[in-house]
Amino acid sequence: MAVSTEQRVRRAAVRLFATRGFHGTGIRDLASAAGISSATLYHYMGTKEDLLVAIMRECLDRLLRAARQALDSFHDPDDPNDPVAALSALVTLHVMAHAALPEETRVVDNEVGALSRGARRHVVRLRDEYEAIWADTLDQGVATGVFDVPDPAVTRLALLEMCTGVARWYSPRGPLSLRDLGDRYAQLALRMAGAASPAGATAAERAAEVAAQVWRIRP
Amino acid sequence: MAVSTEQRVRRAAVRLFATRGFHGTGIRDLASAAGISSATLYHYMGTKEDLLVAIMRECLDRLLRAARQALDSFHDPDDPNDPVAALSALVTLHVMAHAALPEETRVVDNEVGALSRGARRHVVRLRDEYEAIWADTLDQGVATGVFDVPDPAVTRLALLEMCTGVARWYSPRGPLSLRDLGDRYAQLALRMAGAASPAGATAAERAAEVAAQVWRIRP
Amino acid sequence: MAVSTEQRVRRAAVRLFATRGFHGTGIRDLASAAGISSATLYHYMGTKEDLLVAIMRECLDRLLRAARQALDSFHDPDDPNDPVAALSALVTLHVMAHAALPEETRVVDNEVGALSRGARRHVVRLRDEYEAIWADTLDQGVATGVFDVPDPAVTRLALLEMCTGVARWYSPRGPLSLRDLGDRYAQLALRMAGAASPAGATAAERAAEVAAQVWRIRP
Amino acid sequence: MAVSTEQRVRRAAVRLFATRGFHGTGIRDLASAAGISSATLYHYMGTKEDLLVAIMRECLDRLLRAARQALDSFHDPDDPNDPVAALSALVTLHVMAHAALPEETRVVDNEVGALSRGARRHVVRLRDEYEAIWADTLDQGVATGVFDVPDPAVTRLALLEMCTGVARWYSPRGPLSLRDLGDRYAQLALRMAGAASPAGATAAERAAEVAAQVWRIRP
DNA sequence: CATGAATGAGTATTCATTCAT
DNA sequence: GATGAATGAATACTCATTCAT
Repeated sequence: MAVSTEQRVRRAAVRLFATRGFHGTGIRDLASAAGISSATLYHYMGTKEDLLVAIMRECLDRLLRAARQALDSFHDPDDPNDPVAALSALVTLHVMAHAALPEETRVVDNEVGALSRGARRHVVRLRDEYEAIWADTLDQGVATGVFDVPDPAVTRLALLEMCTGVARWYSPRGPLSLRDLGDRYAQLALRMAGAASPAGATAAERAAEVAAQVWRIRP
Repeated sequence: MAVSTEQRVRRAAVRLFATRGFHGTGIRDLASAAGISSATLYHYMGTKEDLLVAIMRECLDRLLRAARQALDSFHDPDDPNDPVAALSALVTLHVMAHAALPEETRVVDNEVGALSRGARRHVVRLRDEYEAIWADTLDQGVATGVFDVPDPAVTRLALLEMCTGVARWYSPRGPLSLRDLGDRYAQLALRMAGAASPAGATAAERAAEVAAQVWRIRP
Repeated sequence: MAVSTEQRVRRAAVRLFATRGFHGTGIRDLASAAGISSATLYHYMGTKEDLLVAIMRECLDRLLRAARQALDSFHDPDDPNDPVAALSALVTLHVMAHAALPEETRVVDNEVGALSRGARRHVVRLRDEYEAIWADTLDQGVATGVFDVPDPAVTRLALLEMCTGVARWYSPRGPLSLRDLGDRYAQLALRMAGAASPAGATAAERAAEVAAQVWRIRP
Repeated sequence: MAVSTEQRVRRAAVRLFATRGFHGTGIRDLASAAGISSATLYHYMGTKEDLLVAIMRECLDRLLRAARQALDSFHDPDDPNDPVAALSALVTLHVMAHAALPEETRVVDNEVGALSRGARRHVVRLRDEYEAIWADTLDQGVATGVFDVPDPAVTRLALLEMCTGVARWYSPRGPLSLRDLGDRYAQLALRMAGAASPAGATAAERAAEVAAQVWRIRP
């Protein structure tokens, strides 16, 4: 199956931005990694920053879409255990995405500071939207009493950083599959939230399905 | 109390490397932030990379020293609860350091990839030494049965990423003091470790004392 | 009435070369101003310089042709007042052309330096031929005593620069018609030449007719 | 007498901008013409445009200063012949400056279009101030009846273009000295203005003195 | 007839670093 | 100590031009 030049550029950019950083990656590095000349590069992108923005937006868009899609599938107002399942799903999704696409997600996490003001605003807004979903889920669990969390804000940030960190160390060559990893992290997250009952397997399964669909991850 | 030019250079470097990244910071940016000319800068440092290495080494040295010092003070082979106290101390120390010196620690976390091979080896070795302390502590707790951890490696990494992440969001202008933050995180960590009994206040207090001594943090 | 692509290219080039200069105009600017792609552009021209040369040659050719045609119509060896009519016609023609086609003429005046040696020689020869007509006219007037000119060379250059300058400021939206402008300048020129008798209206009228024919100017 | 590097840069820029145009002059051309590397160039200037602006401003500032200084010296409200002397002085000054510094003045005349909007506004304002002096002088002559000018605006523009054009052809190696040239042009200008009486030698002499002072022209 | 894709050479500007003073 | 001057190599990006389709 042939890979278009545009895709090769995108992939080279993701890899290099993730490993060397945006400012550490030269236009020539990008071009030679994509197998074209640096002049040709400009047929497939605007500026170097445009390329960065496109990578970030797609990554965040997918994360948002996945989170919304996953939570939609749990919507059952009569079930007070909902937040447990929702948190499990969010964690599973986030962790699987960060383990399966560590380069994209590291770019999003590390290079926001390299953006110009306008682009930064846009990216930060997307990120805030995403984090609001986590905050809502935590708040709902606290409100219904299924979570025991003294400081929801701190817990939310701790959870997010913990899960995001996966992109910094997970290796598909290690002993853990993406599903294993998701399960481990879901358990850790529920402990942090002080949830008495562990989530059923359903939540994680559905989350994995969403992940498979959004990122084409093989489960 | 006057600040030496060398200190001004160091501080400027920490600030700029943390906010713009190593590759995003020019030698002239450093010089003007330190209030000197770019030529004068070279009286106070070797290369730009030497400056980065020095910042990273000092930061990691301090973290190591603090961790060892804190654990030494708990050494009581007859007390099987030791690991609870030890983990509390490690988390408290790590979190306080990352909250109090977010720029230094972010440089250590984000700019390892900017180092040349030789320097990277050295820095990574220091980091591994430090993480080994966490691993030992977790293993000991599992061995003595005070921790309930299905996968110590994953838990260690989750813990470290969670605590390190503090440097990315904590603000001293927020509602939480360093001690508050340390306590919140120690509690989260013990939950993650499945520790039945919470740590006594003693561990955190001693950790805070060590932190105050090593980083001159006002508690 | 449809405009051919070739004409659109030519007009875009004239406009852009006049406003941004030859070196300030990119091939892509030309293409997009002509509504085609930069590759298609090369179906309608040789190199960028060829385009410039063609513009200049046509402009100078027309000017030469107009001047000769106008002077031919006055040829009356018995009339010592001829030079007055001839100068009036030359000035009228030159001024009308530069006012009606300021972009073409500005390109000719400003971009000679952008030509390569071979092309420059050709263009300069045309220009010299044209200026020789003015020189001859002045000399004849001096010889026959109808002009009072202490330094014919200086006067010729002053006249030419004065008339050429029209292309830098005349606007068809202003109060002056092309004929008005020609009359004003013819009068100034005769004053400069120290001509006692003003030219009759005939000279200007015939010049305007030639202009109308050569450049399709509406009088 | 040594020439500073800054002066060498300025002179190289004037020469190259005048002969090849702003867009036709590369930074490397400038550097090698100044005898330094292209990186060193940036010790002595901001951007390439800054250099252009500086050249234009100085040239226009000098022209304005000279014109004001020259007119001040004639101020005699009882003498209705004033405008004749004033116009003679303006023309002499303008012509001498354009003949003695043809490169500077051609840059001013030809490269306004290469300026960015902000800089252009500034330069155009200076030029307008200067031209207003000519307009005032003409108007005054018309009002007092010493000039016979049917259309002062056209005459002003014709005069200015005629005098400015000197920079396009005058050569110091030719037969005319700067003073000769000024005299010829002053006479042409007075004819164009329909002034009955020629200016006394005083006006030109004073103008030449001002020119000598402002531009260090040897008379 | 038209163009997307391609590129080597070039653009202006900045880089980290050195060194004479 | 401190710095202005200097630079080769790099930066991101554009150039005019070609050619297969």
